[in-house]
Amino acid sequence: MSRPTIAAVARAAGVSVASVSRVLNGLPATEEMAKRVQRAVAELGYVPDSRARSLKVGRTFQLTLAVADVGNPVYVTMMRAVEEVVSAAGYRLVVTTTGPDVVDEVALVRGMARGYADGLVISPLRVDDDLIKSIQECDVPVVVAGNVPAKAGVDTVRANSPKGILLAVEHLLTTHRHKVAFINGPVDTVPGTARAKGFTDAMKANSLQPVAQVEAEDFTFAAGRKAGGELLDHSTDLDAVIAANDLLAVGVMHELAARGLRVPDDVAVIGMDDSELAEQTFPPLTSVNLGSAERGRRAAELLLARIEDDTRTPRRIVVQPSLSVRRSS
Amino acid sequence: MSRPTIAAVARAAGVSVASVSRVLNGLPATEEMAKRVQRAVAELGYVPDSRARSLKVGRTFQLTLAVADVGNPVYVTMMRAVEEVVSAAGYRLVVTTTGPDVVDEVALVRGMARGYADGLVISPLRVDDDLIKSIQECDVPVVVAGNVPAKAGVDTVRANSPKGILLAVEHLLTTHRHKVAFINGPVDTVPGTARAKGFTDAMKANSLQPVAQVEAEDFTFAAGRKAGGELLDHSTDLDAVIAANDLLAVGVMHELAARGLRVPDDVAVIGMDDSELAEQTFPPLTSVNLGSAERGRRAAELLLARIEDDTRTPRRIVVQPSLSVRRSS
DNA sequence: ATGAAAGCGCTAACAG
DNA sequence: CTGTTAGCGCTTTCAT
Repeated sequence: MSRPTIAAVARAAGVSVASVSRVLNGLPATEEMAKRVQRAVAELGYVPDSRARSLKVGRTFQLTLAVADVGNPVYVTMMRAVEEVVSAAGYRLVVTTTGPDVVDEVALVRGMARGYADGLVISPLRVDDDLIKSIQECDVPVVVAGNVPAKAGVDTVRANSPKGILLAVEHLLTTHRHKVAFINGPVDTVPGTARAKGFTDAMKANSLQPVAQVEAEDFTFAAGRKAGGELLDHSTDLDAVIAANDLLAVGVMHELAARGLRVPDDVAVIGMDDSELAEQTFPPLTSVNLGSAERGRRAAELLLARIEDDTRTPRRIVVQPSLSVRRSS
Repeated sequence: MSRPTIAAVARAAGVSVASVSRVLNGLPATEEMAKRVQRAVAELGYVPDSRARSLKVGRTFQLTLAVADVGNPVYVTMMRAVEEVVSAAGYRLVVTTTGPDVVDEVALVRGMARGYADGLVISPLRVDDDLIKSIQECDVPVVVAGNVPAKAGVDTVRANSPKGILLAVEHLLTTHRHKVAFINGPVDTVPGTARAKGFTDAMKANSLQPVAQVEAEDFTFAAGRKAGGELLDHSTDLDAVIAANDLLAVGVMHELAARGLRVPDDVAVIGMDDSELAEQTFPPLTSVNLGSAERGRRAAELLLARIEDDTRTPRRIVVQPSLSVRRSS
C-alpha cells in the first residue's frame, strides 16, 4: 500500500490539489478550507514528497557537510557548529564521509551537483585541480573549510596553523623547552603542508633547531603512536613534541608512556585542534585551538549567504588560533 | 546559468531524450548512438538530476543513519560499519543527528517519510509510542539499532548490556574488587534502563552489595566527571567503578585523578562500548565491547534485506558482548 | 534500435 | 479565495 499523494488528500477533502498545497504552505485560505484539508491530511497520514517538491521549487532545504573522517574529533566540533547555524536557518544538515582520497572528494562534489542538497561545506584533506574544477562547476554553492588557492574564486574559511604552531613553540620556550620534535601528518595533504611549513618557520623565528620531524601515515591515533615510536627510536634527547593534531598527539603520549617517559615532566606534548579529546585524555592535552567551531560557523554562514546571493564575490576568511594550555606542557 | 538537462544533451547530440536516458542507464544502443550521447554529455558537463530520477524510479539510492550525538565515539564505530555495508551495496550513506529528545527523533522519522532516502537506521536514545508509531508508519524501511518492544514488529539489532555488565562484574571479582559503584546515564533512556537493571542483576548474581549508583545527566564526558564528583563526595570506600559508557568512564577517571586517586591501583574503572576512546585514554580503559561494529553491520544488512523484500517478517538480532581488558582494571 | 509521449508528486501561474 | 493546468527533469511504455 503506497503512500497517499496530494491528489488523494484533495479527493478526501473534496477540494483541489492546489488548495491542499496552499494550506500546507500557509498561503491564504478560508478557515473552512484549512479545516477540511488538515483533517484529510491527518486521516490519511499524508506526508509531502520532498523530491517532487524540490523538483518543482528547485530547493531541497538540505545542506551537506563532507568530512574526511568521522573518527577525527575535530570534525565533531565543526559539525556541531555548522549544524547550529544551518538548522537555525531552516535547513536540515546531513554529514557524509569522503575518505582520504581526492578522487572520492571529486566524486562527491560532482554527485552533489544535482538534487541532493542546496549547498555543501567540504573540508578536504587533499586538493588538486580536479577538485577545484568540480567545485567551480558545481551548480550548488560549495564553501571549503580549508585552504584552496585564491584564484580558484571559491568561498573558503581556513585556519592559520603556522601562527598556531608559532604559539606552541613560543609557549614551549616560555617553559624552557628547547629540544622540540614535530610529528606531522602526511605532507601531501592540505593541513600537512601548512603545518610542515609552519613548524619550520616557527622554529627559525625563534632560532631553534628541530630535534626531528617525522611524518605519520595519516592523522589518526594509531599513526601517531607508530610515528612516535620512530621518533623515539632515533631521537632520545628531546623535551617536547608538537603534533599536527590531537589524535597524533595522544598517540605519541602513549608511546612515550610505553617507554617510561613522563608527560609533561620528561617530555611536553602539544596537540593541535583543541578537540574534545584534548580534555578527555590524561594528562589533559595542551592544544592549539585552530578555531574549528568558529570555522564551522563561518563556513555555514558563508554558504547560507551564497545560497541567498550567488553573485557576491567569493570571500576568504581566516580565523586566528589561540593556545589552550593544559597539563601536558 | 543553469545546468544542462537531459533535453539539452539530446539536442546537442541530435537524438531523443529517451535515447540519452538509455545510454546513460546502460541499455542497448548502437555504438554510434552511445558515442554521440557520451560526447554531448562530456561537452555540456551534464549531470542527471537525482530528484527527478528518483521521483520517477522511486528510489534515491541514499540511506540515512540517525544517531543522537556525533560526539559519542561509539557512534563512529557504528557509522564506519554501516558505511561499509551500504556502500558495498551501491548506496550512499548520510548521517544526521537527532539530539537527545524523542520529539526530534519522531520528527526525523516522519520527515524521512518521503523522498529523502530509501531507508533509515536509527539508534534512538529514548523511545516512546509516538516513535514506534512513526517508525511503523514510515513508508521507507527503518531498522532500529537499539531496543524496542517485540510487539512493535520492527527490525532491530541490539546489544546485550546486562550480559556485558555481568562480564565486567565478574572480571572485577577475579581481580578481587568487591566495592563497586555504578555510574549510569539518564535512566529514562533505553540504554540507561537496560544498564541499571543489568548492574543490579549482576551484583545480585554475585552476592555483591553496590557501593553506590549515580545517574549522570547525559552520556557525555562532562556529565561523567560531574557524576564522578558526586559519587566520590559520598562514597570514599570503593575500589571499582563501572560506567555506562566510555565517555562517562573517562569523566570519572579525571575526577579520580583530581582527588589523587590512582587508576587502577586505588580504583579500577571499566567503561562500556569499547570505543576508540577506550584505547586512547590513559591508562587505556577496560571496556565492555557491546559489538557496535557488528550491530552497525547487521543493522545495515537488515535494512538492505528489507528494502529488497518488504514482506519478510521482522527480525530481532541481539549481539553478544565481550570484555576488552586494558590497564584501567 | 530509436522516438514520441505519458506521468512520477508537487507548486505556481492563470482564470474565474 | 479557489480550481485548472502546465510543467520541474527524468524514465519507460508504446509505437515505429
